[in-house]
Amino acid sequence: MSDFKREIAASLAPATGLAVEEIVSLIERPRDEEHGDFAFPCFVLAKQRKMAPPKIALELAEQIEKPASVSEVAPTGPYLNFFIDRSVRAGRVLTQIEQEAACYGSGTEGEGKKVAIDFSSPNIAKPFGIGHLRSTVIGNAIGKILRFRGFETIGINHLGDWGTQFGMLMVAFKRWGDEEKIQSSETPVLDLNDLYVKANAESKEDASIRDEARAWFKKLEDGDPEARRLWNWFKKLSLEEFERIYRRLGVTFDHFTGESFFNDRLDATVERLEQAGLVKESQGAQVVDLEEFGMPPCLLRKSDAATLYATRDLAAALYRHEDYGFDTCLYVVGSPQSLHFQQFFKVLELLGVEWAQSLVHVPFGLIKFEGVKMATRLGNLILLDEVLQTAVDKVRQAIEEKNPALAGKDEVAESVGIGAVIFNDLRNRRVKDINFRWEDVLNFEGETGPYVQYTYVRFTSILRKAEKKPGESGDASLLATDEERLVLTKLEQFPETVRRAAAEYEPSIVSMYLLELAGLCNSFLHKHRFLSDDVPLTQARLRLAHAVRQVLGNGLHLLGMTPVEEM
RNA sequence: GCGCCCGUAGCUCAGUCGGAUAGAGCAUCGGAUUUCUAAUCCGAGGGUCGUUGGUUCAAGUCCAACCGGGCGCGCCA
Repeated sequence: MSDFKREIAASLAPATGLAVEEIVSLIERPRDEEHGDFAFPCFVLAKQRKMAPPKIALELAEQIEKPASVSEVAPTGPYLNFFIDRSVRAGRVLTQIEQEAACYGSGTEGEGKKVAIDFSSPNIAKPFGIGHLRSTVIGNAIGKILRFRGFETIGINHLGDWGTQFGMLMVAFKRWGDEEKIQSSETPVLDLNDLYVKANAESKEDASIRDEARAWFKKLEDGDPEARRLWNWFKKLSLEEFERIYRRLGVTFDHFTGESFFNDRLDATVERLEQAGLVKESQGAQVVDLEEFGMPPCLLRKSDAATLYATRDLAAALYRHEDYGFDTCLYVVGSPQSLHFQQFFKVLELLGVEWAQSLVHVPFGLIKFEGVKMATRLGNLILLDEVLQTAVDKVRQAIEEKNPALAGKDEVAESVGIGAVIFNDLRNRRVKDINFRWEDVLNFEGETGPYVQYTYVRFTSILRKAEKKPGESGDASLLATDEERLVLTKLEQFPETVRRAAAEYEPSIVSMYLLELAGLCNSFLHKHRFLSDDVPLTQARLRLAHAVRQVLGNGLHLLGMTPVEEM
């Protein structure tokens, strides 16, 4: 694509008197395909020549020598439009996809660079809600996209496995819990959560609960055997459930270093900050003052000397840099926490670590339910399990209606259903808040995961039914209809699309691309046939079908979805 | 009050580096299936791009102010 641009620029240089580089930067891709593949806007020359842009376009069209790859040069209003020779272009895209196959769309800009990605990070002893899905799914997709562009990634699950809430849970368990019942429960984490919610509610009436909770947490910190045992047990129950969900979503991590992992590094971290002269006392707490940067202070120790969230994140960042040696560390965490990240990044900068600039908060909007923030204690938490299962069941039902003879219905329903939920979360730019609505998640028509999967299935089906395999014998110049040109142009844009998604840590760029490609393909599918008596045309179109299937598949994989062959 | 984010069709959202007639999906209405999967496709209606001003040959896009919404702002994470 850039070669075409350069050729055009070279042909324009003599007539315009502009440098090739300058012309390259001026040339744009028309929004409307009808206008051509590239356009040179003539406005810039208007002043200098004292001439109306449309007239300049006409003159330039007369003057320039048409590059070999260009089939037509057309002045349209103030633009000089260039049409690239279709067969040259089509042949090149198809050949590239055939050669690169599963690697088509990959890149090398990340080679030799290591990116740590902190994502998912649910809290122990709390159910995995739909809110945690965002970090999980976005972080997972970003990891896949970055790896595709050559980066080495380190996936880190920074589990919320420490803090005073465990004291609260222990009080609740000691007062009302039944160990055997929870052990044999189908949903032990929900049972634990119920206890936690109950303790929270009762503590409003009964202040002794909070005191007891603090005491239990203190015991835990001091290594009391019973407190330790309970904590380990809670953690084990939670991890078993999380693992099951991660397996279902196809998400993996390189490290499960939760907050507790950093317990024995906290004192050293605070000490290091003290030695740097950054720590001061304020209202009984130890803080790093950030007033001159327009931020509230960063709290390191409470007045009872206990450490806080920021202390752990500081310790974790120092540890990760030392142990993993990352070039960039991403925190895929909701946008409400952006101030926290600004503060803790700033503290590292003040500490003088040269890599402070390589920490990046990748924020995303929160999920609301009926306009209200979801929270366990508000009782409006929607369980991820429930969402996944409802989606899978609905897909299963659709299969029974539309394709009852399908083999492996359960596996297909699982892939398509889970994919629907994942895609729904990755469809819009991540900073957007999401108002959770069942009707959105369970809609399988239009801009949805199943729509993309369905398109993939249709092309798979065509290739399956083709008697001759596509090979590379088809003549790309036969792909001459408008619909084919649109699809080919879209296919050509895939690598650039993935590059952008990686650069912006924005999976939705890939999802939107897939929707556009699928839309163009379905239109084509409706208007033209792939398999016909016209053997050369069929051969050419099979190459196209093969390419489309490849790109749709590559894109779905990048989002963490599993393409199915039939549905 | 201060900071960050957002404001585009009834709803959910795209809109690249400022560029040609602002685009999709959902919903509504009307159509399309002898033919490769109709979870599809085609068409119609639906717009003061929050408001005002500025920069520019050109503003949904950049700048400023204002209006509206969300989130955050010291001992939770």
